Amino acid sequence: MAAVDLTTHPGHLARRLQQAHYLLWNTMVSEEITSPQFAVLNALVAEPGVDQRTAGERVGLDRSTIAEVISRLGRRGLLDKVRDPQDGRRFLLRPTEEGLRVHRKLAVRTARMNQIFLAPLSADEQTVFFDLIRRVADAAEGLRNPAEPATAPN
Amino acid sequence: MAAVDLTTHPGHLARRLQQAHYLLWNTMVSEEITSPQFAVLNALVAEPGVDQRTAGERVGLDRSTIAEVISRLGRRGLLDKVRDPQDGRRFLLRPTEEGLRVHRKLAVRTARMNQIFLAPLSADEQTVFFDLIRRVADAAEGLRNPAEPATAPN
DNA sequence: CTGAAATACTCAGTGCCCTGATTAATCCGC
DNA sequence: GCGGATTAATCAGGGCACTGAGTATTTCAG
Repeated sequence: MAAVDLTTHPGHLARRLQQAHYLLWNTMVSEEITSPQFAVLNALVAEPGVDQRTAGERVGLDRSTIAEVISRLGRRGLLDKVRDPQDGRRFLLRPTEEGLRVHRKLAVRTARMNQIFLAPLSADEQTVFFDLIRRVADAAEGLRNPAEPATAPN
Repeated sequence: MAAVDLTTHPGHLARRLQQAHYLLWNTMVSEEITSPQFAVLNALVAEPGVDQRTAGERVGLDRSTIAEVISRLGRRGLLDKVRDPQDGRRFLLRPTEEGLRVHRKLAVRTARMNQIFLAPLSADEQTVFFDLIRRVADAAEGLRNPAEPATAPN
């Protein structure tokens, strides 16, 4: 009977939270475009012409995953992908007209969905909710990125 | 410039939180056994002899995912899977000796990891953190399970 | 200018997560 | 008892997420 109480495990809670969000997104926002796809599209709307790696960095996706997401957005005709004439390693990405249209439509629906999702919390609690999650996520991401250890070698 | 600020989107934050957790788990707990696998093993330690569907319900995994996770735990020799003699549709699951040993070892490491993960928050904030996430996740899960609409048909 | 290092992207492999369709077994009304 | 509904598990298929290895291009030291 050495079992552990998972409701006090942040990782388990994070997974459940994400699954719950996934389901709600599917019913309230889109069955075609996923939340990560929208995030990437949103990054391209904010910064048209970025390369793949940067786009991934903006939304927190690694090199492999961002490649897949971009390939799907490309197949749907939501973005253009052209070689950077200045640097033949890069692809420059920007939303198509259709991509902009889809982004606008989904932005509205996403806002509605977030309201429903966060309805159990008061306005103050929502602020705290964002703050706490952001702090934990930022700190954990920082653990993997030594963030330029300036001088001290050891 | 109609781009949206994703740092106020709970779904996006939930994904980043989960990714951060995944990385930390990999470095601090195990590269072999994943967090969902540990969750299932933990459920079997708590309730030896449950069937697959129930185990999935306990940890929040759907029928397809729980089948994959159980198959992996089986391959590693961490659980036994036998037909229920009472009901030939079910498989009864219980941890092996090795499964119990692995569970004990990982439970310790997981506790250590959770401390690191939550270190950016004070003790009070950690309590709030759990409470808020749990409330949002529970509510969203409730939206999909009409939870036995007793009498009212409409 | 040339070869080594760094960088952007791709590919192969593993695992998580969902839906819809299918199969096998049990349950239940008659 | 028998046939239809329900239930447990599987299978096929799509998408997200990571690592390690490989390719092409650019950069930079000498």
